[in-house]
Amino acid sequence: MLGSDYPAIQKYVSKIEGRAALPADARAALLSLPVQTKMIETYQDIVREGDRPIRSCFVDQGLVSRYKTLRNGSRQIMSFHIPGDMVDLQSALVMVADHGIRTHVPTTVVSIAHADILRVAADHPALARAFWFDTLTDAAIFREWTVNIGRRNARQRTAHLLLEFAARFRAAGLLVEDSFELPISQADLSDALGMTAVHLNRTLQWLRGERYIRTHARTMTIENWPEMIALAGFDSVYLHPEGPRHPPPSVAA
Amino acid sequence: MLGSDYPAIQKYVSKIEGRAALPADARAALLSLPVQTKMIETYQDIVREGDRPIRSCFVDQGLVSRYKTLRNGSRQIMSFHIPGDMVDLQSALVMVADHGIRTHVPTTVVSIAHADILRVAADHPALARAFWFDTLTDAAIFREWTVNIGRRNARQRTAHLLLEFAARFRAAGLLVEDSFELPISQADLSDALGMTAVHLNRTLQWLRGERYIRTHARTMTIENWPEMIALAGFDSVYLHPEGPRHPPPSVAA
DNA sequence: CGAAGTTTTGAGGACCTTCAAAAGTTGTGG
DNA sequence: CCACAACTTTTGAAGGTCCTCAAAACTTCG
Repeated sequence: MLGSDYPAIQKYVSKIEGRAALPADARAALLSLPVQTKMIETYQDIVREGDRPIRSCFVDQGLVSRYKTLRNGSRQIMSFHIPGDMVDLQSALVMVADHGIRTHVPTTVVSIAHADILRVAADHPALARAFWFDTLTDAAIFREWTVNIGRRNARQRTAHLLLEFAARFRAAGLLVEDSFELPISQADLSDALGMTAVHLNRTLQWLRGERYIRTHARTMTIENWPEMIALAGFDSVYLHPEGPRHPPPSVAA
Repeated sequence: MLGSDYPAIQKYVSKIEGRAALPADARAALLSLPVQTKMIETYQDIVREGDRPIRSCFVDQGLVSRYKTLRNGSRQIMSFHIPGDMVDLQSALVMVADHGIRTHVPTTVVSIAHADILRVAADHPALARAFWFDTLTDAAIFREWTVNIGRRNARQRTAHLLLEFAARFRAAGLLVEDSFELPISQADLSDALGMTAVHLNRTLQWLRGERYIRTHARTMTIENWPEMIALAGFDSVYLHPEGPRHPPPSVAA
């Protein structure tokens, strides 16, 4: 078991350490946490609104989203998570899930018990800090989505989301020559963008027609980066690509 | 100085302890942090996008918002902060501000140096946890705003924001008999709701006409809670009124 | 009391939605 | 390897929500 799980959590450690090195004991503590690996089919819920989960999960392979469903049946997707992302680290501190999490393709999820997360966070300030930073980056993306949906029209909004994907896939090493696999149906993308699938379809056609993007099956290619960035008003600072401010404090002292 | 500042930071400690008691040394460490108190006029920026602030701020009196301004001049307000709220605790971990913060009324702000925040967080797991929870609550509100703007129409959306205010003012002890002071112009409210001031004005008139709300000067009164809640599809769980899951771990061990 | 800001009103039009159905794609089993 | 079912994308047409622009009425405050 450990033999097959080790690489998964190592991927998350690498992501954290890409921002700031961890003290050896903190890294060891994180890597030694027991994990569960699970394969989940397409369009299955991992967490349902109202659940009281006791584990946080990490995407090893695949793609998941967080969403809420309204009374009238309409859905809003609030975030997407690609391989290497912790999906709901924060749930470690919360009683009851205020949203659902589900897969969009067959997905491998690695989960860690909340109790373990809280324990290593309490024992290792550098990990507490890394978890805090993770939640903060999450929050920054939510803020940008609010701006995107609130103040940009369909074309700008769609371009902005695609550029966010491109930036995140690039950071995860999954962007190949301006292209990335985006296994999300137009209906789901429209639920993320706060518009209808019909209008998203027409918007994508426009983006293709103007040579901003090219699509083939589920491969998305950015054809014209400068124009696309200008159209969307995209600025990647909100993704915090440079990591947190300082090396951990107190440790240095 | 300390004499006049002490009550301000005490207010934040009380808020944290309303969720879960702090160990005595953690409380003492937080209360002993040096703070600066500042009075700021209406519509003044506290932080501008692109700034590299070195202090986090707390609202003692007044009201502030966080916002982004787009290329074309339109603005999206991403959050409001009322007395007792930490506005940008998270900025302690971030290099450069990706959004502005400004006042809506004359406001008293208490600030704490980032270095101090990071130090007490590293030294006291219970504080690291409290700060993490604060950021997480923030994120939950951003998520709800995304849903609100993305999938609710103008009437539902406006009702939802007003109910959020009501819930938060109530938690802060600032709700008096279904009424609260909301010193925000319609232009600013519309920037938070992702709509135009003209349309918000008509929406408010409709809410008044249907007896959902009553307004007098800048006092907002909820006239019909059940109908309002039903209209908005409001559920306060996302505000995490019950605080974090457990008492701090490890401390008990 | 006058100036500046805020709220309200009106009219026309754009963006996006709704509903419905056709065309295209993917996966499965005979 | 083709046929068929299920899903996804695309198209069309009509209509509603919300926006834009502009000006008037009302409030607030020095």
